[in-house]
Amino acid sequence: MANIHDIAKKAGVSVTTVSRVLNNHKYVSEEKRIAVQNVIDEFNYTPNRNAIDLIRGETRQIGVIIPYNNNQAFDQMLHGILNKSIEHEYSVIVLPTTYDAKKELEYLSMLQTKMLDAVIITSRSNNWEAITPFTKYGPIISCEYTDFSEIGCSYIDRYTSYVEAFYLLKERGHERVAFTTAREMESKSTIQTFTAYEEVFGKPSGDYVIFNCYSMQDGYRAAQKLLHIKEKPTAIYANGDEVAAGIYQYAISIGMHIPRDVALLGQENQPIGEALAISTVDHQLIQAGEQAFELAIKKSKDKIKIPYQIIHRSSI
Amino acid sequence: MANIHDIAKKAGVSVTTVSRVLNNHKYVSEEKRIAVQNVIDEFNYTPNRNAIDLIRGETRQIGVIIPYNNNQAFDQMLHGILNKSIEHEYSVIVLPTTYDAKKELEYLSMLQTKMLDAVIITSRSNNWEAITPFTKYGPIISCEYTDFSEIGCSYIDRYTSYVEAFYLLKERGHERVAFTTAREMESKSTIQTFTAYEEVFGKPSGDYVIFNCYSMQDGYRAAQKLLHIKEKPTAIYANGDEVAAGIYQYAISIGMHIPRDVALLGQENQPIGEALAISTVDHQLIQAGEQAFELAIKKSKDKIKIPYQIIHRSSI
DNA sequence: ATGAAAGCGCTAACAC
DNA sequence: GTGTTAGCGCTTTCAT
Repeated sequence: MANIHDIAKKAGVSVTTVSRVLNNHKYVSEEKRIAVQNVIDEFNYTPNRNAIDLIRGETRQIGVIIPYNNNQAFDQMLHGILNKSIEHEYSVIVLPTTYDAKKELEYLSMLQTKMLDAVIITSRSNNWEAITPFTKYGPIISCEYTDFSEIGCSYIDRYTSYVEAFYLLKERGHERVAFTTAREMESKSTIQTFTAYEEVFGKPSGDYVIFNCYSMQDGYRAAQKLLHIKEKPTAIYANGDEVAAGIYQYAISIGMHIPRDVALLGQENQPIGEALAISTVDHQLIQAGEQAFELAIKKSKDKIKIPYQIIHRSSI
Repeated sequence: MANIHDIAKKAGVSVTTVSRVLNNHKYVSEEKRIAVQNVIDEFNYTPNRNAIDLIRGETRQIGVIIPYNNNQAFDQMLHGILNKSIEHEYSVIVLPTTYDAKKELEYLSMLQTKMLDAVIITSRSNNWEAITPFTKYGPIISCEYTDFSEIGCSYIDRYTSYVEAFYLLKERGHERVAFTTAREMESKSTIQTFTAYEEVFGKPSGDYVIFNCYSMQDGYRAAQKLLHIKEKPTAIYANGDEVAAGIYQYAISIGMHIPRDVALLGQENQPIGEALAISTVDHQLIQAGEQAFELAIKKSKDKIKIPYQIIHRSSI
């Protein structure tokens, strides 16, 4: 494996000159620049990233903590992050936790070992008290709002959006409204959904809430329960369009009509929702991911709220 | 940020001694070992990975080239890879290509820059001629069989499994058999499916083949076409259980019975297939991923065939 | 058992 | 414009 010295020797110049052409510095004669470039091409030489990272004290690698790498919502954020990482010539390391708090801490310590320049947390397993100490070693950006001043946030105002969604359903004349969530009460957004529901409709009846919904098939199973209650809900607020699609499919399969027999409101404006004309509240997760990345490389601790918008289609 | 010198000074020993306790070398007196460890704990010190990687000439990072990070089949391989990476204390970098050949080449060059110790290709976009030159810089393992001797393989014997699957359907009395695939004819496994089909049934009629099926909704759409042909197929071989589930759902929704009206055979033994009792051919992708990882760290160029198995349930 | 010193491959003052 | 040289933070001979 050739190194910069080999190139310098072969080209008859100093390592500095090689370094200069590598980094497009000025003050290199055209003549030498060409000579060096020729040797580089001949040897098919590429500088060693480790050496560069060591001297620069950065790796241009940023880590993204994600619970699952097969969830549409997280994929959208990741997508936004990848957009920006390409633009800024960073590479991103996906750090899947499956909500394992210990693993999350291990990932965070990659900041300390200088493997990562920053980490973005799309959804966390530890409490903030356990996370913030790591900000000593590099920026930590959250996709959820937190008051901790060490943490930059690119967040969705979920509570407000949930309240608006439930009000929308109420305005449309719905009294018996069910909803689905991803995680259970350990999750902030589940709690926010509950609180928003209470604000609009009062305490939800237990059988109007279905937890652990991530995919289309989870939605299908949720509908199998919800649509066979004697006091059937007249509307369902799903925690994603994929889940909503599963509900849709089951409702259709038992001969129900949407929205006549049951209204359906999804989230995140995912492709399948568009295909089935399901109304949805778009939290603009791609944009949230992009913003999170910008905060990360700027080492910013700003709290940026990403606006949501409701997309009206024919399911409510 | 403290470095090894700071620790050495504070503990009143040489950097060598610190390095020794860090790496659990023998020949360190218990006394000094404790002294050093105390300072390490006090400073919450962690060695800088870049420096270690530079000197060792390795990063203990292996890259996994994957077309999409939201596809069940690739997720299974990734899962297997992650299993082993944790066990061997490597970290894995997910490199999503969306089948962009240029991007794939960029990822491969991370071997050359020493960012990666090895790369595993779950599905490739470039031809092997373009890929093999990179083996100069580090091991490349493929999850698809190839004759190129520079490439280690942990592969599925897809052709044999496809032939067996189609024969199974034929034995059950099916003459009109349709199938779905992921990519089109640019993909080896699509070609293998065609060839296997031909061996058993002869050339497939054009409307019995549906390309670009990845998800449940793709299966749903495939069924919308397949089940409305005048000469309807009596059996469908789906390229995954998720796709099969979509077909299942549509068939049910138009009042068909499985397997009476249409038989269904899936692939990969995914959870949803189990839930719907869909027979499946399990290519044991998790095991394939585990094996690929082992080959990668052993720098082995072996060609290992992963056995498949057919799981009989009630859909055929 | 312990430490001094020579690198790993590169960048960036600094001098010329 | 170009080269010399001192590190970046660590591991590892080689002495002692």
